Amino acid sequence: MDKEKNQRCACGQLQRATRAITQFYDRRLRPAGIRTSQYSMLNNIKRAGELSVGELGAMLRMDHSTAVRNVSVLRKMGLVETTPGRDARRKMVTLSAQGRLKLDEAHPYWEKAQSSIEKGLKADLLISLSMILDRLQELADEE
Amino acid sequence: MDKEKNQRCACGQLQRATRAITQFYDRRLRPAGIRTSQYSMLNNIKRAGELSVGELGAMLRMDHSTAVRNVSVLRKMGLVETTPGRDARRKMVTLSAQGRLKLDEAHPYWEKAQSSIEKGLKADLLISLSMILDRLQELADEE
DNA sequence: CGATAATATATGTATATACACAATTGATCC
DNA sequence: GGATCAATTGTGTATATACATATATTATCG
Repeated sequence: MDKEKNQRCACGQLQRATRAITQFYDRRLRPAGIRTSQYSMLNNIKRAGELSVGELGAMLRMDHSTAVRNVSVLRKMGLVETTPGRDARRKMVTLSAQGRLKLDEAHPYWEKAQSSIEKGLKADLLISLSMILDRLQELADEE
Repeated sequence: MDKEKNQRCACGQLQRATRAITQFYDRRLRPAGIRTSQYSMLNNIKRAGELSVGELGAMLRMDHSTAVRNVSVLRKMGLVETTPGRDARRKMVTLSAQGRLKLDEAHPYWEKAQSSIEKGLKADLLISLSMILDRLQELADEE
C-alpha cells in the first residue's frame, strides 16, 4: 500500500497515530474502568491539587467547552469534586477520595502499556518524540 | 508550570499535541468548509480511486464503526458516493465530482498550514516524527 | 446442499472535541 | 459609582471516536 504520498500531512499523521495509540492504551486501561484521556485529566488534577476548569483545559490544550464537559463526566463518575472559586466565575476542581483510589487502581495498567511502548521504542526516540511534540504545540500557537 | 513529570505518558502527549495541531489545521481549513480529518479521508479516497468502508477505516486506523459514520457525513455533504460492491457485504466509496472540487479548493489552505509547520520544524525532525509515529503504530498492533 | 463460521456494514450508547453564543461575575475607566 | 469591557463557565449543535451488538452476505465444511 502506498504509504509515502499519504504522509506529508503532519496533522493527518498525528491523528492517525493517536487513534492507534489511544486504542492501545484504552484497551489496557479498560479493567480499571477509565480511558487514557480521563487518566490524563485525573493526573493533572492530582498534580495541581486544585485548579479551575479553564486552567485544566489550557494545560491540556482543550477548548474550554471540552474541559467543562470532560470535568462534568468525571464528576458524575465521582472521581472529582468541584467548588466555586473565590472568584465566583471560576469552578475549582479537585480529586475526590474515590478519584485518588481510581488513579492508584489504574496506574499498574497504565504502567504496563507505557513500558511496552518504552521497550519498543529506543529511549532516544521517545525523547525526540517529546521534543518534537512540544515544538509542534509551540508552532500551533503562532498567530 | 511543571511540564516534566506530566509527560511520561506517550499517549497523553500525543493526544494533547494532536488537539493543538488539529486546531491549527482546522482553523486554516475553515474557509474551505471541511476539517482536517475530512481532508485526510478525501485524500485517501482519491488516491485509492475506489475502496470499501472497511479498507478506508483500516488505512486510517479507525474502528469500522467510525469509518461508517465518517463516510456517512461525507456522503451527506455530497463529497463522496457509495455503491454496493461486487461482494454485496461491502460498500464501495469514491469521490464525487464535488468532492474532487472540494479537495482542490481546500488544498491551498492545507498547503499553507503544512508549510508553516515545515518551516517551523527542521526537516530532519519532521522525518523523525514520521518515523516515530510509524513505529508507534506498529507497536500498537502487538498482541 | 444445508448448517456453521467468518466477514462487512449498520445501529445504540457513551465519551471527546470544538465553535458559536449566552450568562454571570469581575475589572476598568471615566 | 455606574457603564463598559474582560474573563469564566455553561449550552446548543455537529463531527469524531470506539465498543457491543445486530444484520446481512459470503465462505467453509461435512
